[in-house]
Amino acid sequence: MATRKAPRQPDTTTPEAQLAEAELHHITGYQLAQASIVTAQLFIEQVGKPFELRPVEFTVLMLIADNPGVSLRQLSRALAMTPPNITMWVDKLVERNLVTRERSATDGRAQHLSTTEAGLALARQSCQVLREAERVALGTALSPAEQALLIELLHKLACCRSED
Amino acid sequence: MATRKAPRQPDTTTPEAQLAEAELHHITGYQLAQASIVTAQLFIEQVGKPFELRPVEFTVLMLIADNPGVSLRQLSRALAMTPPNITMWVDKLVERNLVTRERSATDGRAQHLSTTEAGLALARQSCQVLREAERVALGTALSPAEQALLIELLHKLACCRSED
DNA sequence: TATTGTTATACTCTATAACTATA
DNA sequence: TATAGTTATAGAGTATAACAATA
Repeated sequence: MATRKAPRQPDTTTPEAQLAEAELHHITGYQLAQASIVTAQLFIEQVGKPFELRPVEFTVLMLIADNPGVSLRQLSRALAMTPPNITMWVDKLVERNLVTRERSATDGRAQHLSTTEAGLALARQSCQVLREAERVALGTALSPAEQALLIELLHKLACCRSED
Repeated sequence: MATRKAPRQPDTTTPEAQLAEAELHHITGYQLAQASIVTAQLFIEQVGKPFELRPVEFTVLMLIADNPGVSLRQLSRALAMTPPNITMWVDKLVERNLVTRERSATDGRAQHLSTTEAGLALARQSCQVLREAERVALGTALSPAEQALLIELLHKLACCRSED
């Protein structure tokens, strides 16, 4: 009977070094950073190196693909990055003929960004590869339902963002 | 009847700019990055500025506090950082008299790190402040149960890490 | 006057290579 | 030979300030 409810000993140690996390275990920002080590490594190997895309480049390309005509300012806000940095990343995508700039007809200051055919193809393929790679790698620790739940919890958390 | 099960339209747009995430929505690495914007901002305001601690400094200080005698190599592995960087961060903590270095008695190469009284006090206080700040801020979007669940899912994901 | 976007520049953080000392 | 830690240096990524053009 006593073994039915095994005295669960939750693992609260760091990956690799098995250091005690204690109070740190309950800090969401810390756990986000630890989890990001896994996904960042996965991205570099499966998408970054093969497709020559940096994480930000991938995200910017995806957002442009899914939001044709989006402006630099909108990307800046969506990713909480400064305008000069967005300009730099978009520049790199334009130079590779993955994205096109177009002046707005209604507002001479703004620009409309769109993917080229090559850019759209790269977005679709790299995203598919990454999603499949995450499904497999994360599957060793999280069930499909847990993976989906994690996504939704992270999205809810992300929407807490305060304006600037 | 048709209104009972309202056709749920899950929000799959980015914070702030409300851009469509589409496929990107299901990329865990992307959602981790978006969620980190919230916690990073929270950290800077509540701990970073008041206690003059960078995110890595805070984490290193906490791990030393919870693991007296830990080595630089262990910290390096736990945080997936290179030895030179860990050395630099520990240097800063030692210079502020928050951490002490001590040569290992059994292995002349290794060092044992410990917090000073001031270091331990700072670790305890900053962690308490941060945990409370996260509880309140995240509480606008996540229930206490969801916050706890998120921590555990992130920890499981973090433990997927491949050995270098 | 406010907003969009760019240029120039400095700062933060991290990675690599070479080295010392010890096992 | 392998490991723990350091030093020096280069690179990636980001932020700030100043500016041009348009609303």
